[in-house]
Amino acid sequence: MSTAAAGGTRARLLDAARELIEQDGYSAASVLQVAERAGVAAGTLYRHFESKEELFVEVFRDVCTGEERAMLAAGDALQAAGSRSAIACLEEVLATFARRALRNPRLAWALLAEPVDPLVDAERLAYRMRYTAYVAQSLRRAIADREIPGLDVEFTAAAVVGGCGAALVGPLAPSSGTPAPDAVVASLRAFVRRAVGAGLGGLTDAR
Amino acid sequence: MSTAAAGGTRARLLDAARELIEQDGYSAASVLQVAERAGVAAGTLYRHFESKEELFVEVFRDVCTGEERAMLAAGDALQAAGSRSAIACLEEVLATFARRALRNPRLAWALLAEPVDPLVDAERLAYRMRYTAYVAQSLRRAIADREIPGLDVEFTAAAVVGGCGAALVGPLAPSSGTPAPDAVVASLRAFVRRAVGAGLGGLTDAR
DNA sequence: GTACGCTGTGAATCACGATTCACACACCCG
DNA sequence: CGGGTGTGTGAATCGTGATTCACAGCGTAC
Repeated sequence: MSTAAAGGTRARLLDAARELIEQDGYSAASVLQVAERAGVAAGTLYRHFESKEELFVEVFRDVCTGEERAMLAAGDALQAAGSRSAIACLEEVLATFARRALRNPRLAWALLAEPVDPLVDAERLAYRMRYTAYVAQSLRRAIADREIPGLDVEFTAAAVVGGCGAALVGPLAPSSGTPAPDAVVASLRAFVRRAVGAGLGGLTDAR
Repeated sequence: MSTAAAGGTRARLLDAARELIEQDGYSAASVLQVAERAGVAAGTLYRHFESKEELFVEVFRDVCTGEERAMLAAGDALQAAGSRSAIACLEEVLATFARRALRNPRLAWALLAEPVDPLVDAERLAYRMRYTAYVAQSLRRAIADREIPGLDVEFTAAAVVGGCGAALVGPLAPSSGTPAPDAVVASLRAFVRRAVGAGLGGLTDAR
């Protein structure tokens, strides 16, 4: 398994798949299209992946992992900058999520809401659960620190994640006319604060 | 077009389609299955509907219209009972949405999140937009009445609708062990209040 | 009674994209 | 140099459901 030569084509296929999704969504990313864009024949794809689904599972995994890293990094950066507030941190993480989603709407839509094949859907669900778990953890910390009142952590986490996703792809699906990313991010921050029950006092530590 | 005789079979097909969705979701509702359950041959379906998609568009429309009616009725009832609070009203509407979704999880999942064919998806989107518009309207009223602070109405409406949907189908998809409908509804009410910025004071009028 | 139109039938057909496979080509190893 | 292995090709094949259509049955109009 000489990962050198094989890796080249493999990587090219992964890139082609991601690019197709970014441009026209999952539905436009057929095996033929991916192969063509990668500059190989359809059969070649099957030298490197068990099936179309496996290829896209890997694409999703890669992209979601990257997003996760970026989000967590934003949270950590804020913490490193001296913030002790779990909610401020969470807000920063979700704002990062939003900024990145707004920068790549089509990809965000594919990642969050577009119909995809079962295995890929499972991968998406797994990541959504990770995000939700992270939010839940933040909420628990915030409650312990008396930043926010007690609440149903699991429900709220799911609702916040779902709400942010829906509010971001909503403005995307109808492809409304460039609703000013900064304004959207600001609205999302405000929504998150309210949804988790953070009074204005919560800001003190954050900014 | 003798709607009498034709209506019988037509209605039977619509019922069969809905029942199949309720039992096993949209993916299990093939033309053959629907026809069999309705007690007719596959070809008969095409005597009454242009295509599979048209059939299911009608199913979705019927069900969603029914849900909408039930929700609005709950809101109106509260208002008729003397409540003057737009938020209490909205809360009641969404709680009704939740109660009904929890009673018929599979259907709710199909309506909210399951992959469906494009035309059906468009119908789903249209209804989601109606619900969102209703929420937005309620928020505007509440803001005008000083029930809640000013906020990005469009964003918040989308986020609340999306959040409620996600939090409800989340507990359903993995078919978690009966998480006590009443508790879920209570959590949802609390979430909605917080998300729209309704302080505890908002309750005064409601209950 | 017969012509006509509406329903119903279900096996055959079609569409469409994923998947396979017999056939190269290139490179390395002995 | 003769195998052997990894990689690439792309036309043919497959699978899955939706859709069609030639052939009834049946009621109504005339």
